[in-house]
Order: sequence, then structure tokens, then C-alpha cells
Amino acid sequence: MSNNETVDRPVNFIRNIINDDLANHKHEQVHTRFPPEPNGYLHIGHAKSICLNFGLAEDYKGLCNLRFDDTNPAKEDMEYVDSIKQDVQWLGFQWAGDICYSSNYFDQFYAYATELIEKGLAYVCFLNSEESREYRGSLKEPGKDSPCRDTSVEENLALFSKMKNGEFKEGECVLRAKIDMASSFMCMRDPTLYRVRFETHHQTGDKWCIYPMYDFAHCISDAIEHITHSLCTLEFQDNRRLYDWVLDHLDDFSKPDRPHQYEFSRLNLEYTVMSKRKLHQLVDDKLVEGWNDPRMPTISGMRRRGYTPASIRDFAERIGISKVDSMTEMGILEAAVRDDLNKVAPRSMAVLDPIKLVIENYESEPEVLMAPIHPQNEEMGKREILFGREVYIDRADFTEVAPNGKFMRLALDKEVRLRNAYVIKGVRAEYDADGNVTTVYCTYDPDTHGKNPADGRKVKGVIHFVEASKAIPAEFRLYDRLFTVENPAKEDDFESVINPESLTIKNGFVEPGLLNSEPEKAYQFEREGYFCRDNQSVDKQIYNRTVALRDTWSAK
RNA sequence: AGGGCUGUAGCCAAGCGGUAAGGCAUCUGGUUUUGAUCCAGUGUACCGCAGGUUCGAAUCCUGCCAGCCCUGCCA
Repeated sequence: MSNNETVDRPVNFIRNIINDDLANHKHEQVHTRFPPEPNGYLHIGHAKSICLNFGLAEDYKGLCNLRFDDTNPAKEDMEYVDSIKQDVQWLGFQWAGDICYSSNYFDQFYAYATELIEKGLAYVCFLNSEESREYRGSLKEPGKDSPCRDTSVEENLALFSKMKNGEFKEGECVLRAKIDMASSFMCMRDPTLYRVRFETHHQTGDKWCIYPMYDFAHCISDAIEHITHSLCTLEFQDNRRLYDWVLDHLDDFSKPDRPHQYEFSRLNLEYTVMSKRKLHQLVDDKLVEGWNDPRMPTISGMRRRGYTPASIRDFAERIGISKVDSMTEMGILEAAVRDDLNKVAPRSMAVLDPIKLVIENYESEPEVLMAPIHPQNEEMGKREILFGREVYIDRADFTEVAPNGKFMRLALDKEVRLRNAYVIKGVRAEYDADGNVTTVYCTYDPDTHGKNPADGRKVKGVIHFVEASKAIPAEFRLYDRLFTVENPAKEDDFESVINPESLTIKNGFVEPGLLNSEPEKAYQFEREGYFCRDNQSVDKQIYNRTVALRDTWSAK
């Protein structure tokens, strides 16, 4: 690659392979693909693969296809193809040309299967699934040949044609590759290439009643699309032998520039699950609101929660690509969002757990004050906030007697600054029957807006507030990890280890300026965290907390 | 004697025979009208273990140990 055109990315073993392939002119242009099966929603693990495949294509000025690996109509649905397209685009990537479907190649797969039969490399097998399993042998013992293994080419051709024409029932027979029943790779013990399924396919309707298996379809799809580097996760390492076998035995593809498969480790994130099966189960069992529940590791859930495409791409870059079976800390993801949001999120003030604060020496009507939208970025401008005799502050920001000299919040007879406004001093507090503070009374120093007290006294603490008369009531949804253990997938019953406090709802107030806040748009509620308006309840004032601010204090 | 992979600081991850990058986390200072940000500093990593080759090994060889994956007509 030419130096000054490329982005400075962390190196990884796949980039090393590509660099070699380009240097040796094995390929002239990089062509990758992201090949999801449309049988569920995309999650952060898919995002890792998307960023890898599309990122490689971008950096090497190559191409990346979006291909739906839709060879099993029984599990697939258009709902999923639509959401997958949306998620890929939302992440900021554009596929090369039209969307591809493995099902586009059904005619070609059929022809290539026929080629294998003609070469004596595939046969129709009538063993049922139990028999087939017995014949396969075990990890330590070789399998034995199917009685159908010696059927003549002519007979096999006729049989396969009958399969295609619907003359066999589901499960009655399959097309198998004739490889080696004693191979140490289980996937090479005469693997199934085609099975009979009387299913309506979301793309091809009822045209077919036989469908190719992944191992047969995937390598050929890659080859048809001229994919150069076929990247997948570690569990397909053994399957690579079959990938190579199929392409090497087909005249169209047994060439040096055919695609090759390379495997990297999938993403494991602490305190969540990543398998589609488990995610499906959470949705089906109504343990979450849906695929787009903000606690889900799905792209749509994270989008609703307030994660940005940039933060997810940055996360993918931070964790890198390797073959190590690893467990990534949530902290890396959180650091990535905070980094992005800190730069772009307008600041605002919201009180999540309000108590009333009355400023006894403030007699006039509420006044308008100007506050920076971003304290480190003047170009973002200023916003109007209200200040008046009655404001809301957070319950956690007041205590009658400061516990120690390091306490930076409001206490009786102690001064603190109301952010973007004046310095106040606690006078007295009122409590309800349960002993909870209801109202705090204070006085303010009118000469402290935008400046420190003239007499030089230092006021260290700053707390946020919302003026009461015009405050907009709002609901705040605070999210915590979905599970209580680092690796819930290891649990016998992962649902038993769900965090009962993964969602906490608070009712408080936001600034009037947020009346028409946009769903999914990030705000920093100062001292509280990053929030965005919920995209599923736009008529209400509901804010999802994306992530709290980094907290180096409360740990004590 | 099944096979395929992987083992570098708490986590992620460079390194590919010349004497251990970087990020996250941690901790310490400084700045600060967010206990945030920002800035500066902060890690004896017996490079899974044990041998061997070499002037020199995380890097090459041998043996061992640990973890993950493979017996769907799923992908």
C-alpha cells in the first residue's frame, strides 16, 4: 500500500497477509465480504467483523460486499435482512454494488454440484440422519463408507435431478461429497452438500426444494464474487479444509487467485452474551424489551442507548484482531463512547432525583443566563438557561453536615456554586415524615455569576440544577450490566444470572431547551453522564443513559 | 499417539533472531464553574513451563502443561 494514502491503523496478522499477497501480486485489489445469515439482529460482535471487512476494503482501496448467506430458509426472515442493511449503513459503511445473496447463485451451485458428481466426487446418500451419524465414526475412530458411495455417476446424476424435482421427501436423501471417511477432520468425512427442504425462501420463493449447505455455498459464493480474503471466526478453522477442497475440485475456481479463508477470534464481552441463540432467547422469554432493548449488545440496542457509529468503530480498532480466545472488558467499550461523546455532545443540565432548593434572598422573577454548549469548544456556541428563586438540585448533592473536608457538594452553612450560575450557601433543610429532605433553603451571592467572589474566598464545589418554574419533567432510564457474572454464557442457565437491577428508572427534570431534543442525539447532562432521547417513545420525555461520566471519586 | 488452533502486565494487543510498542484500567501530581475533560508522570511483564540451537531467543527446535474448537441433513 502506498504510504501517504493510508490511515494509520494498528497492524494485525490479516493485514500482514494482505500486504504479502499484494506484494507478491497474488491479488491486485483487496475484495472482502461481510456475510451474515439473516436469522437475527446484528450485535457488537458482528460490528467487529463489519469494521474489519469494510475497514480493510477502505484502507486498501478495495471493495467489500454485503452478502446474505441465506441457504437455510427455515431460519431466515426478511425482517432480519432489513435490519442488517440498516445497521451496516448506520455504522457508516457502504457495500460494493448491489446487495448479494447466496440464493442468487442457486443455479450455479446446482451446476457445480453436478460437476462434482460427474467427476465422481459426490453422491446421493440414502442413509437417514441417525445412520449417517453412526457411519461418521467418532473423534478417535474412523467412520465407514456409506453403501451409496459406489453408485454410478449416471445414477447419481439422475438421483440428484430427482432431488431437485421434489421426488424425495425431506430427510430421505442428501447429496454428499466423496472425500474421506477416515479423515481426522470430521467435516471431511463425506460432508453433506445439499439437503431436501420444502420451505418457501424469502428470496427465491418456492423455486427450490433442495438447499446447499454452508460449506458448499460459502466458498463458491466467495469465488463467484472474486473475494480475495474470506474472513471468518475461529470455529471455522477445520472447515477451511473443505472450503479449499470444494474450490480446488471445481474447474472454474482451482486457480492461484481464488479466495482463501482466514480466521480471527470472535468478540467476547464481559457481562453479556453474544450468541444469536441466547439473544433470541432473551427476546422470546421477554427478559428484555426486544432486540433493540438498550441493554442488549445488538447494534440496534446500542443505537437506542446512544452509542455512536464512530464510537463502535473506534472500539473495534482498540480491541484489534487476533486469534486469541479472549474476553474483552466493558471498560474499553465505555472508554470509546466517552471519548467520542465528550467531543461532540452538547452540555445540558438535568436533575435525575430532584429536591427543591429555595434561594431566600432572590426576590425577582427568573432570569435568563447564558451557558456554554461545550466548555472546551467555544465554536459550539452558547445556550440560554433559566435561574430563579426555586430550582431543583439532585438529592445526592446535599447533606446537612459535610462528612469531611473533601466534600464538594452542598451542606448547611457551606458554599457551593450552582453550575453556570451563582454561589449559594445552605441555610436550613426541611424533611418529610420519613426523614428525607424535601426542601433546602439557601442564600446566594449575586456578584458571583461568571466570576469568583470578589473577596477572594474559594468555592470548590459545583453542583448542577434546573430552574423549577419552567423545568420539563422527564424520565431517565439508567442501565447497568445485563448479567451479574463476567461470562454468563458459561452458566448452566444463563437467564438465572440476569442482573435484576439492569434498569433503574428515575423521574426528574431537564432544561426547557431540551423540549424538542432529537432521539438518539447525544447530550451530556453535566456531572451525570451521556444521555439521549429514547427512539421508541418520541412523544414522551424519556432519556436513556448511554454511559455515566468517568468516576474517580465514588469508589472512595 | 484423534485432529485443528491459542498462550506477551488486571484486560485488549504489537513484536517474526539483536536484547519487550500502544490502548484500556490503576496510581500520583497539575489545570478546571462538570469530583468530567485536558496535561504530566506512574508498571521489575521470569514473553505458559522445561530443555536445546545460537555470540545473542518472546521470536528457531524438542518435550510438557493449560484453554478453545471439531462427531448438524445449522451457519
